[in-house]
Amino acid sequence: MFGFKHDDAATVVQFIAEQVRRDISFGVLPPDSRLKIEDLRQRYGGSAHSFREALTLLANEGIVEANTQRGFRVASASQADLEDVTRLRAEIEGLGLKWSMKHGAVRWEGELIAARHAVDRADQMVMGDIDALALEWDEANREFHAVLVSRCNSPRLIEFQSRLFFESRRFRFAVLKERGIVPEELTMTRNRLVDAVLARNEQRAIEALERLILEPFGNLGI
Amino acid sequence: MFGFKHDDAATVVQFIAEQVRRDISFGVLPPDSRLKIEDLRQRYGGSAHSFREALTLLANEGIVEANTQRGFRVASASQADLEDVTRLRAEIEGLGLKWSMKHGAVRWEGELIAARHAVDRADQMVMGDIDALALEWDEANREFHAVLVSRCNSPRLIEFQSRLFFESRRFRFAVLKERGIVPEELTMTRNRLVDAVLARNEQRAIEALERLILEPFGNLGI
DNA sequence: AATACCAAAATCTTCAATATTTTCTGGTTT
DNA sequence: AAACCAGAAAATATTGAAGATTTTGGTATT
Repeated sequence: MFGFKHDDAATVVQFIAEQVRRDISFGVLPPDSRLKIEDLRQRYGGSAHSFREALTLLANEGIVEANTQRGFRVASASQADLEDVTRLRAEIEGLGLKWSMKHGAVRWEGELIAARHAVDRADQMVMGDIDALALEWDEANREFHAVLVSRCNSPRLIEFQSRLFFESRRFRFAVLKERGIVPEELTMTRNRLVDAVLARNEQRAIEALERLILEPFGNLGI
Repeated sequence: MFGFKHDDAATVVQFIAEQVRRDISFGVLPPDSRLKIEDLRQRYGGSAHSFREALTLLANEGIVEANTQRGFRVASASQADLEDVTRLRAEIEGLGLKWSMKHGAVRWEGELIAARHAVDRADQMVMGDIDALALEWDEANREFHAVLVSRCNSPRLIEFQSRLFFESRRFRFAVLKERGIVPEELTMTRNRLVDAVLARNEQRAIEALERLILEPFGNLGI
């Protein structure tokens, strides 16, 4: 099946995983909904085995829940989950940024500025047509935050950061759809962050980063 | 196949994963060695699919490397890997301990003391017959460190901590076999840690924890 | 209303076959 | 001798089908 190359997914499993991941992020597959292999096959194609593997993968990423002998379901998205993901992400990304500021040089600063530019633009556009631009917007965000930690010299931290970012995407989209996000504020906070990084002011940078991450969710009473 | 219940593994995949995980930890399957499905089946039993799934799982845990179209191999274990795992583990476990010290109460303290007792005993025994006792020793360690972060109120942090602990097990066993570990020193550092926790001295606790984690590897020049 | 039991549905596991990709091998050319 | 290309062999990836096991849901009984 699959003539390939659909996306840049090298294998069927990765392709399926990407589809499902996306639909979970967008809420097409809502939290706690069951993921019956047969139903999914009709929707996405692929064999039962490939699906099992893909879902196992997503389970390890945390956006799918696997219950032995009882199949898979979309991971729940409670307030506690939101708080956990967001708080931990702030901590880990902060740590990554701290380390990056030790190792990152001019070239890193350039990448950071470029990424900021892209996400600033996305901020300006996204409220105009949320459904169409949400993914693009969040990809720009992802790239920006990836650059932040890219020089931390810890592949495992980068992986954790990436995982938490994807896990939090569901929540971000939910807030975005309710128009609960104020792009202008994000842009401002982000500028404070970048300024602090360029000035090598670690404390201010970390502070701004935490703000940037928590802000969309009303700072979670922190 | 498998009459079950072998271990406490609920599924064949989990059972296989546990076997392979163990053999990787012990170095029976050395770093970078290829994991050919056919060979493994002869060794451990199970179907090809179950193995693919198990190896995918282990790849997500970081102790196996998956290369598209090129099969699986045991993850490499370079000095850089050791440093990364150890440093990040110290940070994350430290964070978890900090949070646990906020929420943990008398009952937690009790668990901590009990876990310390077990690992102290293991320390006293392990050098006598390393091959036979290594796993038991490290399980006591695992339990102790799990208790440390158990009250942090962040399931994701706990998961990361657990993952890093398993990833570092390979290195720990390697040092242990070379008799590079001095259990008496570990016991001392651990006591300092527990004392600090009971005294609710956050800074001293974190300091001792970092020491406890880094010590076996010569503190990695930190 | 609670329990016990049976049938249907779903998951888990394996076997077997095909397609695709990588790796190896040997001969050719430069 | 080194580089380079085919073609063969080996390994991985994917799918289909079928049996075993477990969970779920409904029905009858107490």
